[in-house]
Amino acid sequence: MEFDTHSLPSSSPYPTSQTGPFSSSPQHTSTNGRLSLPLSPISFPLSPNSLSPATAESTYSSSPLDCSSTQVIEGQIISSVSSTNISDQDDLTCLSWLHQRCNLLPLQPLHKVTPLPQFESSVSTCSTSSASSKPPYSFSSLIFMAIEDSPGKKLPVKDIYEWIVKHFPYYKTATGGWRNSVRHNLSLSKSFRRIQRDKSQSVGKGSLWCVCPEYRPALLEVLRKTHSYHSNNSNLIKKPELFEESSYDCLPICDSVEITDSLSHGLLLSNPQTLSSENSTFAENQTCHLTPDHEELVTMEEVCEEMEKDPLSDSGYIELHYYHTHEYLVLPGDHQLDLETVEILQLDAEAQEAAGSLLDLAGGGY
DNA sequence: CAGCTGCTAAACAATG
DNA sequence: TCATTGTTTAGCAGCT
Repeated sequence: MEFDTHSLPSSSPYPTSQTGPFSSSPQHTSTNGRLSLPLSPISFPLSPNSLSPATAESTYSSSPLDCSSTQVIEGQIISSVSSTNISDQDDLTCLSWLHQRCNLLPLQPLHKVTPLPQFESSVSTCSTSSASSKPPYSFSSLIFMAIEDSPGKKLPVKDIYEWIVKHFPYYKTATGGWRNSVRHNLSLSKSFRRIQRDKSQSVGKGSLWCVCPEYRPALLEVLRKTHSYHSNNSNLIKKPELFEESSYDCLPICDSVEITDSLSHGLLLSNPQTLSSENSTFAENQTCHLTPDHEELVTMEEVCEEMEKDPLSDSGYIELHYYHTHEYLVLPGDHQLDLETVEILQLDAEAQEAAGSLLDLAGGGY
């Protein structure tokens, strides 16, 4: 089923000609079976103490080519673009713990990453810290992060509240108006879609909310911009409690990765097989129905279809060739590395370290 | 200044 | 009945 934005509720009081991030269309294009996605510079700070010494060493080991050295860390192949942004270690606003967990940011795990116990503990640890100032993130971003951080990529309103309170204790003591704002955002923003719960498993009232795949890149962009602004104005805006230094040691792996237009290659590579299997599992576990009173309500199957049609819509930073029998990662200079090789490399600890040089070789000249 | 975005408050209906 | 959820409207501030 084609995702039709025109089928979205048209009752929004906002003009339909919005030009903001939540009304923009996905910016990827497809030509000749090739998915071309926009590239923009992003840097993510690295948590030094979140890496094992060996991993950290490999991460920081400089490539002879001083570019796109690729690392395999905790199930991810990551192309760290030299060590240019190690200075950003001090930036505690990184959201890489989210993409580590759920592909939120453009670092794609080759395999679904089991939530790290480290992360689990971080949540509770962080949530017990003292109240902080208001997070710089918009409600849309908060909702986005909450949903993306959920195992099924869908949450009821109540759980969204809980996630926000858990990660941004500011809202623990804030007046209840913010909950209204959350609901307001969910209803108003085209970025979020309501899904009816599986009646057989329904506990509690209300629907589940998910991120509309079409708007995911835009949401990511907003997060990226907020992150960027936040990084550059860390002296102006108090960092969210979650990222404060006191709780930094409980964060999961954070990697220093800079993504630039010229270094699209080799970034991290999303395994479509993984994606599709995730989606199928996702779909199998969801039985969603159209509600009689809300014809716009989508089914999870529809959402999954959209994601399958554009499995990389959430990566936004890689190119992938689809062939009948092979999928190739597009590396610099039209070099290709098939995913099977990547997977083998991933499974082999030693080969993982070698993967960096392999990709470096494949991306030679950069 | 206009337009847009985001936040907040409020009213109201539907639902469990 | 009540609390929660979802929708809608309105106004305001900040930014471009």
